[in-house]
Amino acid sequence: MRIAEPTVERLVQYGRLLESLVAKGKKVVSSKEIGDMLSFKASQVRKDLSYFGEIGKRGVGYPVEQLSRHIGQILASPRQWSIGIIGVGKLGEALLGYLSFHNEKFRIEALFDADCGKTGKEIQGIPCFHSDEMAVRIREKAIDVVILTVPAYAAQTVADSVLKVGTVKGILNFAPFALTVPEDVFLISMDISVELEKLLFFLKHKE
Amino acid sequence: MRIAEPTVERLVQYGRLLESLVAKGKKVVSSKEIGDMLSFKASQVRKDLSYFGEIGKRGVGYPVEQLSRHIGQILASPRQWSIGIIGVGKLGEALLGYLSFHNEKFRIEALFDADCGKTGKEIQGIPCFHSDEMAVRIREKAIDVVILTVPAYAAQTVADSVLKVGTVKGILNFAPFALTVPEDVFLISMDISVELEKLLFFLKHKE
DNA sequence: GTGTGTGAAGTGGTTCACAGCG
DNA sequence: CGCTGTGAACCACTTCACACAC
Repeated sequence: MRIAEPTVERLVQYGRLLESLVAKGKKVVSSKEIGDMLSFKASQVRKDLSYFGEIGKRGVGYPVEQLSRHIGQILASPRQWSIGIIGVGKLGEALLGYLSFHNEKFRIEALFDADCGKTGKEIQGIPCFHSDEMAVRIREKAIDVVILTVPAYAAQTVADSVLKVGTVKGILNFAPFALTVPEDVFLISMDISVELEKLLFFLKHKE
Repeated sequence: MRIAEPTVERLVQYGRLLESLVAKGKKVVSSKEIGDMLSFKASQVRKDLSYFGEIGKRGVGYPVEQLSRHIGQILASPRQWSIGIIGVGKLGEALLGYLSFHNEKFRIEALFDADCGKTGKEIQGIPCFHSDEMAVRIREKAIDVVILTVPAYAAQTVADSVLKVGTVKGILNFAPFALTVPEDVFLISMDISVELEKLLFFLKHKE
């Protein structure tokens, strides 16, 4: 069955919330409670959860632990994904710190930078290679996903050469540039300046 | 006229693209060219641009410089917004570096952190205050927007106390937590772990 | 002929409303 | 009686298709 992007986004949040409810020892939760905590409509929550079978008990709610396990399975990976971060500026390092905790779903396998001052050593335990070695190392480490934290002017060139290797199937792009990628590559762009401009635009229109 | 969020998002990108086309000296551009460069359909581009009056010339395309100015006006701010960053970890500092360039639309006015090792001095030229002073300083500097880069467990508490001051009308949240805010506050959440999980989910479903 | 502007049609996602089950 | 599960109605955004201007 096909499952829509907004649904997956919410599913990840349900998963996170349910884990915290398990930790708190809550036994049962209703769609309304979940909705209130995550700012979704109760009907939305029910629809989302019903896509994956009937877990709730009518007149009662959803058993917290069982639902948490269930969502965990839906989001589970078939194997541990291999991730590379390209661009070890402040943002790249921040993301590395943020993602380097132990996680069964993925592992940061390599860092890349064009600055020789950063290459050749390990940063937070992850080897940092020079961009010249990118193709070789990406193939060697079978990188599945790259996180792009390079300047805007370099983003498209870097993306193109990364994708030429053929192992990379997804890109998380932080560069403020609208990348063009083949349609079989999954691209998510997180553009801070676009989001900020959006926010300022709506602020203006409310004043 | 009410203008939808996805439209604003594209508008910001048109603006950025048009600026680069002006710099390149391009005189005229068609909706198809814009669409190809940003991965939108040409019809989408035309519809978006037509919301704000007829700028294009039929049979020719859009005059680059004029369109760029026009979009600049649509996105222009009535005044310079005042922004605070709460949480001066790696991510907070990365964002500061990223946004501290001169910009007429906004200015980073204050940083806040709970760690006394960071407070009391200036970081990249911006004063860093202790969280205890938050309410006072936010009011004093008339902060319009806060960027939240605090740990998940602190996010809701911090957001609540920030909003109590009354000057803040928008939040850009980077904490991996689903914030609850009054509906007159504009909230944009950029949750890296959610985006990464989404990407991994769709990767799994393609394999 | 070429490319815009736009009403109409289409698509995808959300919300409603209620049947159905515990 | 309460809360889930779900088809139907609704809504928002996108795409089409074509008249119109250059």
